[in-house]
Amino acid sequence: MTTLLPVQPQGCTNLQLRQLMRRVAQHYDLEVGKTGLKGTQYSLLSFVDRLSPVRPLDLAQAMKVESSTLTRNLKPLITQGWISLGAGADGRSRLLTITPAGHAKRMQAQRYWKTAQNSLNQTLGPERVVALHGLIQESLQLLSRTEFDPKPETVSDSEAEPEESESTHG
Amino acid sequence: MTTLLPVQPQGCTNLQLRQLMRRVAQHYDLEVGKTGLKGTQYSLLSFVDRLSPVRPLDLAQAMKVESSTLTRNLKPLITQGWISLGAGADGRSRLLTITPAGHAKRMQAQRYWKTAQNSLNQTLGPERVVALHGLIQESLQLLSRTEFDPKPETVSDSEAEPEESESTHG
DNA sequence: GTAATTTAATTGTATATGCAATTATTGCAG
DNA sequence: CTGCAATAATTGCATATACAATTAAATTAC
Repeated sequence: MTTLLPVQPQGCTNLQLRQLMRRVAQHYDLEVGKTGLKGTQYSLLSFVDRLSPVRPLDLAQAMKVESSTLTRNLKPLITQGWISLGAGADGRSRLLTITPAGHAKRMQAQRYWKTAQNSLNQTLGPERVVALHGLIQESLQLLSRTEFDPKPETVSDSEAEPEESESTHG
Repeated sequence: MTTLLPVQPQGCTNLQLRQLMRRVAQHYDLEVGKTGLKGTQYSLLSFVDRLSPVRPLDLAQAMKVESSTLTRNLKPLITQGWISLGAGADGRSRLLTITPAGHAKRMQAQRYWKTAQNSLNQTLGPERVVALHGLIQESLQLLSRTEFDPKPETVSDSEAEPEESESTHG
């Protein structure tokens, strides 16, 4: 049941989210960093691994980042030879493909990611993490229907999560 | 009451937090940006306004960012003349002080911040925002007692929130 | 069929962020 | 005192992020 009393949020959601994000990023980097990848790079590599071959634009939409951000974030991973940037169906578009080395790297990093996720679950409590994930996803949905977002269309999250045993994603 | 069934978080907390953070940042920037400040800069200016005069180290701890990050984030605000960096009690340390122009700027920006916060509350629903804030704060507390953090000591959050009518903070 | 429009990616510019190393200073030990 | 350890801030380096402008290619309009 929900309260009927009017509730007023205290504080700035932007600030609070950033603070937690920084901490959590450090937590993941501590583990995933052992593979030479940042947590963010692991996410990116995972998305490419899952969607490969994929156009940058589609990848950007799936990850909910700007194309320009994606272009730059891809650079170190391409340099390392984990992702290859090739010609697309079209003279304009490109195709991103995971390389064998990239796939291997992702699998290696996945173990560390899992360790980080498990220890986070332990520290915060699984129920809290589940609740947090739930709120985040709901919030993303609600925000997608307003400003920005060209067309949310119920979010085709289907292709972006499953695979592997348990949503190891990025 | 809480469930007794074992729950397993799905997905990556790091990724999800980042996705929401990006969206939310854009939401705030849309309003606060009208004053020429980024949402992050508004937060920083608010902290300095509230704690001024303050040593960089203390400010960094209050904001939960690295000193090196703070040094750089301060730069544009100092350049604009909203914050001044002066000598501290010690030859090593400095003192950050809000300037009259900075205080005025903060008050101006606060109105836009409030608009952004209100519309976020509207979009997500106040209960959801309250719940999100609650989870974030709990998570920050729990994480502070592990890795990193030299000494959390029950978090002296007292000085970092009140002031103004309703926690307009940064 | 060329010109205007749209689409895809990238680049320019600026901020946000952290770790490691460096620079200054201060404090302390002998 | 002198030299070493601790403290405060900054700088070097690298990534993350976005908006606006640019480049390039394909589509559409006429």
